[in-house]
Amino acid sequence: MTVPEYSPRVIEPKWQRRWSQARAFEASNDSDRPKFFALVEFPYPSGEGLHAGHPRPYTAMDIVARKRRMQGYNVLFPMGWDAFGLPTENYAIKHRVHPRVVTQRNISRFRKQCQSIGFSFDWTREVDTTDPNYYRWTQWIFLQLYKRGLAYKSEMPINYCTSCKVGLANEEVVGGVCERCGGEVVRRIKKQWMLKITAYAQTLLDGLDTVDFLDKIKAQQRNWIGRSEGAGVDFQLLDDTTGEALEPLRVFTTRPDTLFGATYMVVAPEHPLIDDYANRITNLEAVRGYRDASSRKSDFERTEIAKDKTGVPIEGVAAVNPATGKRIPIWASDYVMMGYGTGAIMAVPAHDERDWEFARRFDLPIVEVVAGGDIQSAAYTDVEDGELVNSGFLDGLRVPDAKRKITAWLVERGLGEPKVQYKLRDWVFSRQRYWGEPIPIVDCPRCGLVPLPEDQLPLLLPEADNYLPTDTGESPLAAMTDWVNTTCPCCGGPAKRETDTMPQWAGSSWYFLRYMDPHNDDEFASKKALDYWGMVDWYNGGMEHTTLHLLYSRFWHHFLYDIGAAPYAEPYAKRTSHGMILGANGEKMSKSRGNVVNPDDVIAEFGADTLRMYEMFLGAFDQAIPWSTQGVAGCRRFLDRVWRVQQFAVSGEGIPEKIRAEVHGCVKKVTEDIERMKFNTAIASMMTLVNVIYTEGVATRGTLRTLLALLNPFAPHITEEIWELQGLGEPIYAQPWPKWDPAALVRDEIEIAVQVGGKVRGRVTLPLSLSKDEAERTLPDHPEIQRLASGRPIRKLIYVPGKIVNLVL
RNA sequence: GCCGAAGUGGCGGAAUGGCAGACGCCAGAGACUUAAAAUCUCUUGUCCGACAGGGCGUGCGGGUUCGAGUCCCGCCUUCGGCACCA
Repeated sequence: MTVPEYSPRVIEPKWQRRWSQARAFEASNDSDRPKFFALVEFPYPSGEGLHAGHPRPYTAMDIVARKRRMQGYNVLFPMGWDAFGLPTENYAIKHRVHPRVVTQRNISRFRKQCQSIGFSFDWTREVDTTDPNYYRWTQWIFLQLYKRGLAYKSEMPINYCTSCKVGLANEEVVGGVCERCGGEVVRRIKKQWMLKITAYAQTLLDGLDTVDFLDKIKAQQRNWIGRSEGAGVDFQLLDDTTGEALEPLRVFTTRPDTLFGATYMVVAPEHPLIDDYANRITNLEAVRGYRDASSRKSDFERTEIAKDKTGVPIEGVAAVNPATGKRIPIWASDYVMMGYGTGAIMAVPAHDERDWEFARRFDLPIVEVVAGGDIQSAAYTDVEDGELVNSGFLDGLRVPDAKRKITAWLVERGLGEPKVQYKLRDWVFSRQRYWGEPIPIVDCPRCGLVPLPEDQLPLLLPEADNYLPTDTGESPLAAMTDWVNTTCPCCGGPAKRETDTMPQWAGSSWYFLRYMDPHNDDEFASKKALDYWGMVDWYNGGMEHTTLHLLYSRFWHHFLYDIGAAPYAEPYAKRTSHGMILGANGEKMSKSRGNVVNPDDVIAEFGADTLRMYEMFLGAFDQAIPWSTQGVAGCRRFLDRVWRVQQFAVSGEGIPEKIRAEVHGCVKKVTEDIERMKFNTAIASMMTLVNVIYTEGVATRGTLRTLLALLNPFAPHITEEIWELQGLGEPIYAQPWPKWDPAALVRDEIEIAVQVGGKVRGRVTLPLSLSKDEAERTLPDHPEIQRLASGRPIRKLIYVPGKIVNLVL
């Protein structure tokens, strides 16, 4: 039979229209079928449009979603736009367009591109974080956090990007520079909105045990939360001149067992103790000078020169080691950070590398309290099971026992207690920028900070002519006095609005919930919708969001659960992640490197199905892979071959006996590989099947049905078109997923490799029913085995049924 | 330094402890064609060999096993994350 030409340019738009007209991929909030919520990270609609990296995770989850629909699920597979953010604002400033206009334009382009790739998103549920009907609920959640004390304003040193002119969360500072622009980051003291994510540190840690995330994702989150167990210990302070007792100084230590070895203390340069005891510190100028010098260092400088310890003694105030009763000095040094623990430490130079270096540098005493090391040449830190010495009542104990005993001893005397410490810090939640959600708080001179009543939401961003960032570090909103000046919702008097906006992470912290009920004007989502959709069944996204978006959104969701607004504590049942697509030169795709691949060009030249196939075929899904144009051509070639399978079409619903095992094996492989995200081997198996069909030169309708159904989630347009051309019935999206028959995979006889001493030397054909015992009894007489043994005695014969024969001679 | 991932042909990559290199790319040969492209068929880890066959081969060194790319111990390299976290 002659086959018409394969023309993606024609058939792809055709099927995209059909799906849309048939509402083939719209999810129902009311269905008897089991539900399945598949989620991909919604993109930031940048001015550049989609690049080749975007379709990788989208195609992967599209495959899963399409397969689930065929398996009979009511699938929710939505898409939206995380559209607030700096690049849009910067672009708008540069080109003098309103960010809203830029955003709309970018979204249109992204939507069109996504549609041209044939993703089966439910477009009736599209969300846009910059839409007031959306950010109204972002603001609402913020108010709930505020009302429960989890949003607070605090004057604290923040990371400030000198180039973006904006404060950053710890998570946004990478290697001491701004994650976004690479600009220098310095510390600035500023009043900031903070979210108390630390209150959820343990919850977020425990929650990980209940979900199916890749181990490396769990590990990275655990690391970031950074739980460590130890003790809080109070050290009595004294006026070193008069001997007068002062307030005790609290430290956190993971090694309370080494208390007898604490020969001095160190506080962070910013520690309040310096100002509190200003009149007792006899070298105040030197101490303050040191503090000022370290505050001028950027984070980058601090880490660059990390190893050279600096510091200054705080004279006039001393501490008492509670175990030895000895008076010990207090130093200030920037190797101790204000942001972790209490900003003060007890230094045990014998058993901590940093303390050891510092003690060496400033000639402070080093006292060994755990035996086994050579503390003259290095700190002895490898002490899992060491024995305590020079430690009074702890002498002779092993480290774990000593920890228990000293902690109990401290508790008894009211000098300390067991303590768990986390590295996780509270989330800096304000940005001094225009293009973000306004924070719905009013500052009243009489009533203080007053939350906006919920019925006044959304608090709209004001229209503005000028939204340039200011050099003073104030938000551009601060200059819009008509908007800023308002009345207090509490007393009705004059008051000012909060002028900072929320970070980009706000809108993305709950967007998946909005998909469940996107047009609801009364709630962020109805209880019914939340109950019906429940947890996201499968969420795929980038590793780079593990400690940002993924952690933040888990935090918000736990909070919503705690206030009864969400039915489950954890939002995502399963989380996987994809590798990046690199440029052909193996480097990250970027405009500046000139190695960006635009999916539009690939679609124009090869078609969307080829793009999808290639992105899935190029390698292991979780690994970074460079783009290869030749590889793309190979995938197009495969689809051409699939198209021409039509030339072998013959009637008959059955599958020919000769290729039956092959077909069923392929069904099994593809079905299982999609679940394991082994898309490349699933495709390889379909390629093999097509090769077999070519060799046989026969494709019954039954064979064709199976092949097209399996391939449909990967290459939906071409498969639908062939299906229609061959008159195979209702479109594939409405067809059931193929099943394999295990019986078809079983053969009577099997060819088995024979090893001699572990090396393959020959092969024998054996009945599959042959048992291990029987084989090991009878095989030594087999002529082929005899030949391979070539007269030498067979000491042992191992038969693994269906796998291998191994001779030991 | 700590945590995580990886190291296999010319290339991208396959392989529940059981025939290493599936599938694809590149390259080569043949068929078709006046010719080329496209297509179809075949070859293609490496060394020796005309073939049969054999030697060597999964970053390095050991080990466990009848059998190791896969498991264990010790290293090296690359990539990602964290990093003076007490």
